[in-house]
Amino acid sequence: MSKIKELTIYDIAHQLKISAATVSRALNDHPGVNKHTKKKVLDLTNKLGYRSNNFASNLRNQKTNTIGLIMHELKSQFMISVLAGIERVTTEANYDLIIGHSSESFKREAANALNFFHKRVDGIIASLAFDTENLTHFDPFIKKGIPVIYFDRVFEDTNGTKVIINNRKAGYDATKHLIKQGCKRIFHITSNLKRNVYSERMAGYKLALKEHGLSFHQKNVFINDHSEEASIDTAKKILALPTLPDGIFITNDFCAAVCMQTLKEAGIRIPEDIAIVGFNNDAICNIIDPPLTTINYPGTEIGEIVARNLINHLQGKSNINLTSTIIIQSDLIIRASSLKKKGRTN
Amino acid sequence: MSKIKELTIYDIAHQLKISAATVSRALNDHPGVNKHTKKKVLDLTNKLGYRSNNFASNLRNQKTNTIGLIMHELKSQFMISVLAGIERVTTEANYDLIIGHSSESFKREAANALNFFHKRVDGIIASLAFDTENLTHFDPFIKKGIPVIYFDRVFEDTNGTKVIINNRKAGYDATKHLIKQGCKRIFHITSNLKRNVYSERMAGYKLALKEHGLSFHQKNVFINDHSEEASIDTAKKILALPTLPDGIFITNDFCAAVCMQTLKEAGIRIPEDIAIVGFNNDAICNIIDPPLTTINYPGTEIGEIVARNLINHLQGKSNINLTSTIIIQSDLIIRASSLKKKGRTN
DNA sequence: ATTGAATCTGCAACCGATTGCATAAAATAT
DNA sequence: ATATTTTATGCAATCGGTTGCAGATTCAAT
Repeated sequence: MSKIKELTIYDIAHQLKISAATVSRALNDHPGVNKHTKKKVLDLTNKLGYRSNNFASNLRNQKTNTIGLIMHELKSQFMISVLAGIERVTTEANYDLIIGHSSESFKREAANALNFFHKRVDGIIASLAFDTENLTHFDPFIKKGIPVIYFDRVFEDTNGTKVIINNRKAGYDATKHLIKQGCKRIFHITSNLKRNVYSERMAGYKLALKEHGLSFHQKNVFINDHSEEASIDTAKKILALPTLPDGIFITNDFCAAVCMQTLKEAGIRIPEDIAIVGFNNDAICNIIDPPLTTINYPGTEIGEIVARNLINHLQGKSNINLTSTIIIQSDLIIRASSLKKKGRTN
Repeated sequence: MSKIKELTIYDIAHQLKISAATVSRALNDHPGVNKHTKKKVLDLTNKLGYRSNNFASNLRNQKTNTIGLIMHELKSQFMISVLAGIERVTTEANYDLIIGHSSESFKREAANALNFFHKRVDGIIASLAFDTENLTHFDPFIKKGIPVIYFDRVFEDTNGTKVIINNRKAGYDATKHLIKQGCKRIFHITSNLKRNVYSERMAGYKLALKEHGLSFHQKNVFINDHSEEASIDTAKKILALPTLPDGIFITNDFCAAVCMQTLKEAGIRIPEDIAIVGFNNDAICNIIDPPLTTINYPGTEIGEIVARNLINHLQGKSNINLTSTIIIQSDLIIRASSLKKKGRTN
């Protein structure tokens, strides 16, 4: 079980009676190396199972070939799809990915950022935590010219590249759909309105109401953290009201599922009494009864786009404007939980 | 946006008019350094925001402080909890984690292993993919004395440290519970029986049947990959049988939820007609109607134990026997989906 | 045959932290 | 005051790959 000596370019060089410099150049496909020499080197390294030492080359090159990913959570289908997309692109481009998990805590997000800074990642991809209120923890990266790209949970009005969906339009679509189904008293269950995703969805909700002559009431908006307990709690609060809603637009499928379950237990019929629209198109949408109408947006694609942009920037292939916003298409998926009228579907 | 020069121990040394060697020793709390000198160094490095260059030290130390994690999937609550547990422990011990995602494919698992080998991880944590049939792709690690620890999806009868639950007992408990509820014709829906988790659960299922005088029939066992489509398909196959079961033990909550939904749509009452037990205690258990009886096992704890063991081994703190098996407790959680008899609960 | 250009290859310095060995300085013992 | 031990520090080599510059070799052109 003793350490076997590592094979280095010096060993290769020695065996081929050439210099390590040439071996290095051959391995990096440097133009100034003779084809024959190159082939000899490649053949021998393959035969001997040589593996380059990242640390030596990173040390010399002053780059790590590593991307830091900070995710606000890792429970939803959506975030996992994003991760899969990012993974695919970074792996293919030969970048390492180190994943930081803020669990919706600003403190941990900042700690991750600091850690990544010390690890000298070449770039950062981040979605912000629940209680993040500024981006100063990313300043060290900006100062050093290390690119930071945000996705999903972002500050829409600050500098920086972002990849997001049009949350306002999604909120608008969801609400309009409920209105078209005949709902007149539509509630909204959402989360921290400091987060763009929630404030924008609510803006869309308000807009749809207004456009269709329905008035907005602050008391029809419920805020919770989308946990199981909080969702049950919200549903019970609604049940206790003198007048129930006839439709609810909920910004999260899991929360919607829990609410629906709680409402059903109280004898409410879905969608006849209350129509429900969720958000995310998680796998649970089809498991629950009735299946949940929701907003779908392509996680894998978002992940791929984010990663692709970052890597192109790092490789100087495209000089991404560092304050651009990329908007991804999202769609309303209509299922039984909102279908009061059979037939037409919006 | 130009590169700012990095601060090195040489800069620190120069400013304090001492040697870089002393700075290095001071930073590593080497005993042979004067307290005053140590303090001076620490003060200055803090003030200047010095950050050690991992590549230089890794190059010199021949270790990476990185652990490679290979996961067969990343969709279930369980795997994410495991990840969280591993993350917590490794972060605390100052190890980096690089995550490889095999998506149940042996090919990708082997590719990840190779990649990690080239990246020179200090240790490996792995759960095996759906179609992995041998462990030769981990041989390079073994040969070099790099520890590999398996969890959840393992080969129980080969060498190596493993952290698992007692799947046989869990399967036994689930089945026995159904029997106690009065079920006489209990089906079993499971997945690739080459995977320990499934073969063991089935062994427990068989044992419980036998112990209670029920006979085992191979045709009562259904195998699918637990995807939504496959689960619907299995449920339909069961519905097409001349005699329906009165209980089903399904080795996955999501699959159980989908089956339940499909059965319900066909007019079957759960649990009156068919009682159902799942496996994992995913969040969906409480969302669906009726809530799903299942087997719970603590993902976070498993993750922590796996990581803790690996790190202790790496740090030489405990000389883990490299072929030991650690078994974690699992519990049956009884909910309405299996409760034919009210009152007593097993 | 001579010159100029093009093509290869090697030397040696460098990236930054670590550590065995040697030496200097201080403390203790004789 | 001298010898001996202890304590603190520095020197210089090392980890392995990269690259600017110079020199060597080859080839074509005059």
